[in-house]
Amino acid sequence: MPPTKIKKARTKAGSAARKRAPVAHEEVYSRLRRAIIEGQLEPGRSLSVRTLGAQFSVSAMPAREAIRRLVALGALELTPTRRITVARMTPSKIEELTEARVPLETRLAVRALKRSATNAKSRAALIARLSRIDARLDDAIARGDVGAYSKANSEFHFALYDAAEAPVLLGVVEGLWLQIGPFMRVVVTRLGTKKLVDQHKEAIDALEAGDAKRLEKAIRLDILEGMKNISDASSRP
Amino acid sequence: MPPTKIKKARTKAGSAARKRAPVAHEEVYSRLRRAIIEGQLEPGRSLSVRTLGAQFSVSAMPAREAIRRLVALGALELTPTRRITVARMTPSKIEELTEARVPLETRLAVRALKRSATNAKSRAALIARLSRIDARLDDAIARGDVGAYSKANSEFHFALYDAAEAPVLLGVVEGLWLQIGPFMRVVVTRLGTKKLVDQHKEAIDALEAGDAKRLEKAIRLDILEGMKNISDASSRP
DNA sequence: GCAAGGAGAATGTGATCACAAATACAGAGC
DNA sequence: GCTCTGTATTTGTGATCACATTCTCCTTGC
Repeated sequence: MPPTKIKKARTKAGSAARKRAPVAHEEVYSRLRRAIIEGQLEPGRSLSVRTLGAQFSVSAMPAREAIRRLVALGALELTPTRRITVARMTPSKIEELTEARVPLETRLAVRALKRSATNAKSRAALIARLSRIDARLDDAIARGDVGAYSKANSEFHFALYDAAEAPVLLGVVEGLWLQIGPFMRVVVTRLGTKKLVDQHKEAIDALEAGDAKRLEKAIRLDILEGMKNISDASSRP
Repeated sequence: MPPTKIKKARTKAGSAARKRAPVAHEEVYSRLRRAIIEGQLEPGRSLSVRTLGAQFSVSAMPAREAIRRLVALGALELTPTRRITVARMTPSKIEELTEARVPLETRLAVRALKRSATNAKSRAALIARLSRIDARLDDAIARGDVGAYSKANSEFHFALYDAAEAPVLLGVVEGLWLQIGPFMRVVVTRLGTKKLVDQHKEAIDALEAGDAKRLEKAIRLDILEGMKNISDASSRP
């Protein structure tokens, strides 16, 4: 075995279980991002770098960087006077987001199905995970727990999309959810969870049957109904 | 990236024609972003906040913010040791980006067609603009000018997509191009412009005829061929 | 009662400094 | 030749300060 290989791997000091140091601005970002996707921040709400930093016990710098990332992704907006607010929804934005979500998320779902089709074990694990999340979702609906519903709903979708093992597509879709998140919460708060129909069981069944067409349709209908709810709730003051 | 100066706006803004004050980090961002989309930065190239700031005659702060935005959009990457590099391409990324580009960009194109169908004047203006860009593109191919080709190609697509008046979809697609840009340049540099076939005339014809199906097909083929070129060029060292 | 105005607080932005980690580089040793 | 090692430089990150602008709120004047 000729040892003429590694040319610059010597700076890799103690590499066993190397745990990279947590970086403040990433921590702020991921927490804030999750809060937005799960609908914990209402549209139009204002943020400030100093206040956000104080909430995480850091200076303004990490907050600035986290906010900058979320502005780049369309989750936060800058007013004409450069104030930072949670993005507001408009009818045309709803329409565009729907038009983007349907093709991208159905593709992710079908990719997940095909991925799991080759491995019975991982498929069973995926179905079990989705069923578990869906049970929590049903429970949240029954209890009328708005926050738990939003959380479980996003977890269901991304548990499915994660299985697609398509990081680029997943990143794009996460960007879409970042723009939708704040309104999911508004919707279920206004409509109440009682009127929500759980479309996810059909998706699980289709996944179990390995039926890509059925899965695609289930996801499409879930998206269309969800976005329609947002549209209805937005048009009514 | 050629070094450029940014006018420092610390002085009192002019009272007449009172626009928003130019902000350094946005200037850095937009120029860097354009450079990436047009393929002026090679994949794997490293950047640093201080160097980038120096190129624009500003401190590290605006450079940090611009870089942060581009990292969020997937155009730049952080190495495990937090160095900043232009994103590299992989076969799976090519596949995913293609799968995202086709549905999104064809939708933007069809939207542009339908928008312009209601206004003969704006439609003529759009066609004229596209033809003008396409002429520059042909010229670049004939001259073998790689940089001009990349520039004209991106301008053609975004001139069309701008006409769709769909800012959310446009933003998503811009994010995809940010991830592709560095490779467009590599591709045409390797293959040479001689082998490039101009697929845009069919799109212009379809737009002129108001034929959405034809336009959709032309855009789809253009995307598929372009991404195939990237794939071929990437697989060959 | 209410609009106008002004003082004070808050905010985004940019620059600068400090610090730990990573990298680059030169030289020693084999 | 090569690898190892110690040192100097570079780099990302975080904190802090300065400054112009914007926002908030209370007083003033009618």
